Amino acid sequence: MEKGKILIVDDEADICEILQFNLENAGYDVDCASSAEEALDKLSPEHSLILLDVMMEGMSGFKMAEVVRKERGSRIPIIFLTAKNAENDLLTGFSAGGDDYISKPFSIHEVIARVKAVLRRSGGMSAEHPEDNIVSGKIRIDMSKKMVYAADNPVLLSKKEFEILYLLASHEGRVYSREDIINELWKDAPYVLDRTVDVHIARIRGKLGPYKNYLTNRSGYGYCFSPVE
Amino acid sequence: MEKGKILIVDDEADICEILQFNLENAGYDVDCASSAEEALDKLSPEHSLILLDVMMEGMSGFKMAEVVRKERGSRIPIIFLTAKNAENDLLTGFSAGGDDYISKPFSIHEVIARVKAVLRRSGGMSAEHPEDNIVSGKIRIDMSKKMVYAADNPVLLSKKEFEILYLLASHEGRVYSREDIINELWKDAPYVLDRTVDVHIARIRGKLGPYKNYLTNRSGYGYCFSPVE
DNA sequence: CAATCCTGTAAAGTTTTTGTTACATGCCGC
DNA sequence: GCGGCATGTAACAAAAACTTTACAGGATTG
Repeated sequence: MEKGKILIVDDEADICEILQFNLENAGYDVDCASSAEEALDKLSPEHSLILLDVMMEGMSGFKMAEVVRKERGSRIPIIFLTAKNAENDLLTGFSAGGDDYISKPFSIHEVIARVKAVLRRSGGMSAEHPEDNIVSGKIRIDMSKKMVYAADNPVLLSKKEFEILYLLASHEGRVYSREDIINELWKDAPYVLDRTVDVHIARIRGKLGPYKNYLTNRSGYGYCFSPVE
Repeated sequence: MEKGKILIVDDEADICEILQFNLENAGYDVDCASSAEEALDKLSPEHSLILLDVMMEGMSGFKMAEVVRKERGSRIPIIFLTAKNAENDLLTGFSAGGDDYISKPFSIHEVIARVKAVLRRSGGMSAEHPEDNIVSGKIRIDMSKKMVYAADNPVLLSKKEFEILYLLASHEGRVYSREDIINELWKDAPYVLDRTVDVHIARIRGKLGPYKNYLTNRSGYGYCFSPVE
C-alpha cells in the first residue's frame, strides 16, 4: 500500500527533481508540476498533500492555494515553499490554518519530516477527500452542491448519473470497465446488467450537451472521462 | 457566520496575496487594493478593518488614513504596516485612537493576533451583525426579528421552519441530506424520521407561496436553497 | 382552562429515478 | 455486402423518492 500521493509544484525543475527523488525514496508516490496552472490540471482527489512553491511565474502559489481551497473546496494539506529573499523578509516562518511553511534553502530531512507530520495529522494515508470538487477542461463538479457545470452552465444529474460522472472524472483518462463501475457504485446489489451502465452514460451525455464527448467509449474496454479530444 | 470584512492596502502584490490567503484561511472576508486611491474607492461601510501599508506609490497610507478619518469621518480601525521602525513615532498618535501598527518583517501569527484583538476591541463588527441576515434572490431573512420576507412580504414561520430555512439559506446551493438537517437541528433528540423533514419543507414552501421553488429537492440527496432555478 | 398553534408520524397520492428490454447503428474481417 | 460484435437510444414499467393531506399528542397563549 502507498503512503500517499504528493503533488510537487515548483517552476525550478531542479527542485522538483530533488524533492521527487527523495520523497519517492521515502516511499511516497509523487507527481510534479512546473506551474500552478499545470498543477491545477493535474490535481486529483487521490493526492493527499501539495508541496507548493510560493514564487512562480504566472499564477503564484498563494493564488493557487486559494483556488484549491475556494473553487475546488478541497481541504488537502498544503506545505508552502518560500524562497529566501523575497518573502522571508516579510514572513518569519509560521504555520497557519493547518498549512505549513518551509523556507528555502531547506534540507531534505526537514521536508520529509514535515511531510510525515502533516500526513499523520491529516489522517495518514486517507487520500479520500469526499468534499473535493473536480475541475477538468470545461467541466466542474461541485461536491457540496452535488452539481456539475459545463462551461459554467449548470447540469442537473440524478444521483446515479452524478456518481458515475464523479467516478470517471476523478481519474481522468482512466478506462473503467462496466464491471468496474458496477462494483464501485452498486456495492449493495451487484447484480445489475452491463447495459445499464451504457444507458446511464447515454443519459449523462444527453445532459452534458456540447460536452458529451468528454465521456468516451473505449470499445471492448469500457468508458473514460477525458476533457481533451 | 462571517467574522468581518478586511480591506488590505499594499502596492506589493505578494504581500497582498499572502495576507489575503492567510486571513481568509482564518475565516475573514478580504478585499485587496494596490493603492490608496483604489482603496478609498473600494472602502465601504461593510468593512470592519483596514490593513494599510504606510509606504506606497502615490498617496501614502498615512495620507489615506487622514482622508478616511477626517473627510469621511469614519472610525474604522486601521492597522498600519510599516517597513521601518523609524516611522513608528509618527504613528503613535493613531495608535492611541484605537489603531495599531505592525512592522515588517511580520509573522502571519502576529497579524492574525492583532486583527483579532482589534476587531474584538471594536466590537467585532463595524455596525450590527449584518451577516446574520441573509438576502438571496427575493428572500430576506432577518435573524434578529426571526422573520422572513419574500419580495418584502412578511412570511411567518414557526421556529422549526425558520431554523430549517435559515440553515439551508446560509449555504446557498449546498445540498443538505435529511440526516444533515436532523443532526444540525435536532441535537437533543436525533431520533426523528426523515419524513419529518419533508413535511417541514412542505410547510415552509406553502408559506413561501410564489417562491416555494427556492427550496429545491435533489432526489436521492436532500434539499437545498437556491434562488436561481 | 380552553383555544390555538406547533410538531412528529402515518398513509395515501405524485413524480422522478432507474433497470431492463428492444431495436437501431456502426465497425470489423471476411 | 454479410454476419458478428459492441455501442447508442427510446420506451416502458417497477422501484424509489418526494409531496401532500390528515391527525393526535404537546406546548403555548390568552
